[in-house]
Amino acid sequence: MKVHQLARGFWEHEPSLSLSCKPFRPTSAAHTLSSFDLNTFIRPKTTPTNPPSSDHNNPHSHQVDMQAGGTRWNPTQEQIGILEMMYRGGVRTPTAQQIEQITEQLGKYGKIEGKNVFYWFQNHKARERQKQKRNTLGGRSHCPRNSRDDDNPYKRKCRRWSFVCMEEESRSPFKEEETRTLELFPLHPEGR
Amino acid sequence: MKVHQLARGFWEHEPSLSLSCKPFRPTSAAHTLSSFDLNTFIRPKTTPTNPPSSDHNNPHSHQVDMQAGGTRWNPTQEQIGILEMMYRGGVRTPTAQQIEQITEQLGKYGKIEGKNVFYWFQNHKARERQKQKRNTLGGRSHCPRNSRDDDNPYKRKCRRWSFVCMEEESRSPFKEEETRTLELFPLHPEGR
DNA sequence: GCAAATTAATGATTTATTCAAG
DNA sequence: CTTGAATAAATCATTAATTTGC
Repeated sequence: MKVHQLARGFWEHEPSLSLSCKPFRPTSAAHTLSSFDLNTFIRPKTTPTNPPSSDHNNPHSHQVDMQAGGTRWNPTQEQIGILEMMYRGGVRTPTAQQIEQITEQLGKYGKIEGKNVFYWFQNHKARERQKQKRNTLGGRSHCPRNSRDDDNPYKRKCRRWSFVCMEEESRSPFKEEETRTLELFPLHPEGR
Repeated sequence: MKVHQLARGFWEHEPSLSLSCKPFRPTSAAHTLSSFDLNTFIRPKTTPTNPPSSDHNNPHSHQVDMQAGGTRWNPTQEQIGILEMMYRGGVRTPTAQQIEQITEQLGKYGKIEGKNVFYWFQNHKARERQKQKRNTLGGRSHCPRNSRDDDNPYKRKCRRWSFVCMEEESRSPFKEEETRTLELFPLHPEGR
């Protein structure tokens, strides 16, 4: 049984750390800076917004079919259908706004978050690409690098971003390891 | 001259689209699904929460030193100092929560957003790695793939995510192609 | 038939590349 | 040239299919 605890043990060994004030640029020296209490961040602080035991069976009752403890998004047929349709329609990297809207709509057919939509497009795009590449190599026929692809690899432009909405643990209610300082990843020992 | 208009011309040719109901899994058949009004998304609808012209010069006045039109984040010495310190402290991929907190703190020394913090760590990590690789190849000395690196490449686990906070165009104000049907996402005209 | 064991899909993250502002 | 920003590729990790032994 691995202990593998907290792979991100940042600053654990960094008692007080005081920044060693270097001569900063005079431009925006409005704040003293001085010591900058790093401990402010560090402290695990028991996740204020999420008391350890309060979600075991919270029936948010949206769509049954989705577990409360929340593992990963499990799209419904409706959702997939719509997403694929959008993909075929040309959507590849939806904007933040679009993601918001799409998420809202798809929410009607099952629990879903913005990130799921975002990831779905990322993955689908990538996997379609792989698939096509394989076909190109093996079959040779079919549009040999057709002009249009609507993907426009290098057209970088629309900014996107999101707001972190983490979710902490609450995975396996069993195996309460005492002092489980955040036992990250309980994962399957059998690997894959 | 490419027309490249709205690479995202989804469903424009999809009048009513009815999803071709396949026999869905009986588990989550709570909603009728039926037609699913796609137009709901598409419609630009003038972004209810964001009237087109109301923010041209909103002086959010935080830290001077940062232009309003805003291009990209320009970290102050203090911010960099702190970030580097944290990096040296072992931080590599801060959690959402951490990012929030870090951002808040760094905000004292200059305008900054969560994504900046996120990107900074991503880039710094990557570039430190490159640098080290170069050194390894050329110099050969210095810890040849030392055991610890605190990075822990394969330890995936802590979820992170954010909420999209887009910002659009305003890059090349020229070349206004007429008939730009549906320039989706009207978002902040001033770009960012 | 059915549940454990495998395998196939695919959701979620991280890393590598690339673009472009300054 | 440096480095913030963004995307694509590579990977990890779960969940559903599918197979297998009883």
